[in-house]
Amino acid sequence: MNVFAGQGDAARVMTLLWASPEHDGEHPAPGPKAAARPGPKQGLSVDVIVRTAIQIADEGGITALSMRSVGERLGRSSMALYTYIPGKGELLDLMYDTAHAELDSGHDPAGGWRAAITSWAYRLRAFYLRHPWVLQVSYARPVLGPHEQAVLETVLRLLDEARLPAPTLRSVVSALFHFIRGTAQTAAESRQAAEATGTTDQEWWSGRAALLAAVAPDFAERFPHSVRLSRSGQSGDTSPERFEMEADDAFAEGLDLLLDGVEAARARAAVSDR
Amino acid sequence: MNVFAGQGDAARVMTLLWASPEHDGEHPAPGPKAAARPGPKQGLSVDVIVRTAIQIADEGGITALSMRSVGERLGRSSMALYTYIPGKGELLDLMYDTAHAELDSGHDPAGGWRAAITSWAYRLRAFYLRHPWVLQVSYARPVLGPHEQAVLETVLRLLDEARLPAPTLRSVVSALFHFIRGTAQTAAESRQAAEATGTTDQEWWSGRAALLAAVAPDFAERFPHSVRLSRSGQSGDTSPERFEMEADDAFAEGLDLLLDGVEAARARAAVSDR
DNA sequence: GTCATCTCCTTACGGCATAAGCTATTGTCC
DNA sequence: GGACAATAGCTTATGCCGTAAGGAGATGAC
Repeated sequence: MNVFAGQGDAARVMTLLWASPEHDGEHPAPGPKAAARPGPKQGLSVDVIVRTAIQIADEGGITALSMRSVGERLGRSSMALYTYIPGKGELLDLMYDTAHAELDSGHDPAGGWRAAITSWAYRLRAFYLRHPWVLQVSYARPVLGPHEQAVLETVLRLLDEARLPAPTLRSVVSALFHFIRGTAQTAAESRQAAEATGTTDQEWWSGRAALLAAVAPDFAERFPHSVRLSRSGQSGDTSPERFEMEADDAFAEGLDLLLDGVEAARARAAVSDR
Repeated sequence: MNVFAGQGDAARVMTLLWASPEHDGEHPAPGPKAAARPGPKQGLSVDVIVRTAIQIADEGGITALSMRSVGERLGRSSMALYTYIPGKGELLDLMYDTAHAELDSGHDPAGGWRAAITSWAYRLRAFYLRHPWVLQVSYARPVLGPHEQAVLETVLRLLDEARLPAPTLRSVVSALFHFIRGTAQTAAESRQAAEATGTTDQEWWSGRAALLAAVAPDFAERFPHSVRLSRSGQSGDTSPERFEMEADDAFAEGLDLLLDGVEAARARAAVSDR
């Protein structure tokens, strides 16, 4: 399965993505000649196909998503979908942008750009955790649908107040996205692995540690810094929830780190302005 | 294809990974009873299989990697590999750690932790660009082989001088990896897309822009900040949303941003120490 | 020489995306 | 009403994938 989208029929996908939503449920892409056509009525629509596909991917991950599985849930064969959508790559493109619509209704909290960005980052992270498959769709050469564009627009609007020079702004946005995507992906994979294997992170890590001790008795000498860091874990709390909490803390602290860096860049820019 | 490793026979993979290299080429996993055995001599070894697989993945991406393709390049059937390796998941685990051996010979530059980490980050990024498939192997629940462990040990050693509190250290390491992996992945996908489709980023983006203009004439009103940012690009480069394209600059600046954040955290820790 | 053991092969199964061609339904026009 | 063209969704087939099953031939120990 090719994980990278954006390879399909760009024009068709873009038209579908940016078409005004009132067309939903009628003829899918009427185009210039939107006359009534002979032949049987369409039983499906691009919209329900995309929503069904998102549901499947949410529930079972991107590996559970296949043309067959989507068709099956809609009571059709896989080939029926090809009437509406050129192929699976295009379906992924459409799913990607459609999912991002969840982030449209963002109300900005008061309290300056830093509070706003922090809150936005948490919302984006929660979104990725709700739809982890989004992270498997290529980030280079994005689909450029309206909802993904809206996400970018939002972060730019929130950062406007920070008054960063354009190149710095670009770097900040890029660093923010990479950080949020990365942490979310790790957290999501951790959950998926737990679900798939039936072992909690905690069990898995302690099993791994036992194996390591058996197979590499000289571990402590070879990797002193690693050992010291792992020994400095907090107390005897070995509950499964601790791992999630640690991931959450690491996210909060990492985000602060990054935003501290942004403040530093702001200060530098202000100085060179003078 | 399941992209997540670490699902295979953990004990066997760990043994293979941590076994001393002098066993290479002889009986692959002698175990307790390493007696001479009847039957034909082994024509392959775990090591050559893993190296061949890495070669294939380097050349054609992870989609080109299949048991069949590896066997073929070695003049065998796909099933012959199963004598040496339990399955594809385990092969990915072995590839992952083996590739990381390239990072073993790291000489630290003088100039303090910040220079050292910067240089390390560039080397890690270059490594990911040489082996982009590494980024498709799960980062949660890592394989825990010696070479990946060595990478972690290196960054911890380089950061030792910064004297960060343990939780902060964890966050810094995590943020660094996510940032480097994210930027590298974007850059790698960009290259792959260019190679696969035969269009440069520049061509692709300008094509996209034309499509956008046709399909969303109200773009500028809906996304003023995006438009302003893309207009502030240097000179004649007219592509929209191109922070991905200037990946190198964004990497350097993003890294600086992050390390500024680390400095801030250091300052905070020093103050609370007093 | 016998036999157990081992490597590597062929074959097969169920999955995937999707190309090709078929059937049946529908709207339009006579 | 009937003919016809256009269309939706079907079945079938192709060529991939990972890997289970079982067989053929080679080899060392006895």
